[in-house]
Amino acid sequence: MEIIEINKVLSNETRLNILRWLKHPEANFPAHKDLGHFEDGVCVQYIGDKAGLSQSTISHYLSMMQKAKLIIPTRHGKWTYYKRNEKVIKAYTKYLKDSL
Amino acid sequence: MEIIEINKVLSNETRLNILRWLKHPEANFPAHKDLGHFEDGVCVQYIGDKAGLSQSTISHYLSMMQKAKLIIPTRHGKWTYYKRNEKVIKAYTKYLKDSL
DNA sequence: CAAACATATCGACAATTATCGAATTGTGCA
DNA sequence: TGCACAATTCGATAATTGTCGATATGTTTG
Repeated sequence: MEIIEINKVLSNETRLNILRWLKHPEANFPAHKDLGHFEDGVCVQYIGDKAGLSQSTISHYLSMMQKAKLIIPTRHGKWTYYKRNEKVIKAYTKYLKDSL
Repeated sequence: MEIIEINKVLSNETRLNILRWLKHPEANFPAHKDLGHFEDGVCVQYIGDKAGLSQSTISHYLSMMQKAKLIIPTRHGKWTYYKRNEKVIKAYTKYLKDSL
């Protein structure tokens, strides 16, 4: 777990929000037209709509977050869904609490 | 407590280190020639020596950290000592754990 | 296979951060 | 009072990040 990298990722309001939104997808996003559940999180489009930034920016943010292992992508057909990586998030907050 | 601001501050290796070093000043810094204790932390010079960056950079870092309320300055004569603000650090890690 | 659509990547440029040396300010002491 | 020293602030420049539109890639379906 790269603490500096994670802190960088989380020092941007939008990215922090995305992580929070994904904590309760059903409260923050419409149900996906095809997929009827949130098992694998939310597709890029919906996240982008909610964040109000360009598609490329959101895609870029998501890939940073994925690189830091904070989220996990799953492909369903032409959509990519992203969900939180609870294990890493937990480890991160615990590590901060213990090491800081 | 400004979470984004704190995350920014802590997304730099040196600043993160400073916060950690200050957790155990006696283990990380020489005792100050005049002051015989670490009650109020460590003076800017010693921190700079340990970090190996220019004096102005360290001063700047410390002021960012102070602005984010992570550290508290105390002036003793011509020296400024910095110590951790345990209350804010604690609140920060707790907040992250709860909100993330 | 070609069109349509979701996402990712590329290339650019503006904004922010990292970092330095020089100049300034604050403090103690000869 | 004025020199010595600690720290802060200033001004500059290099490096990184934010953000976009355009282009490319992957996938479904007619």
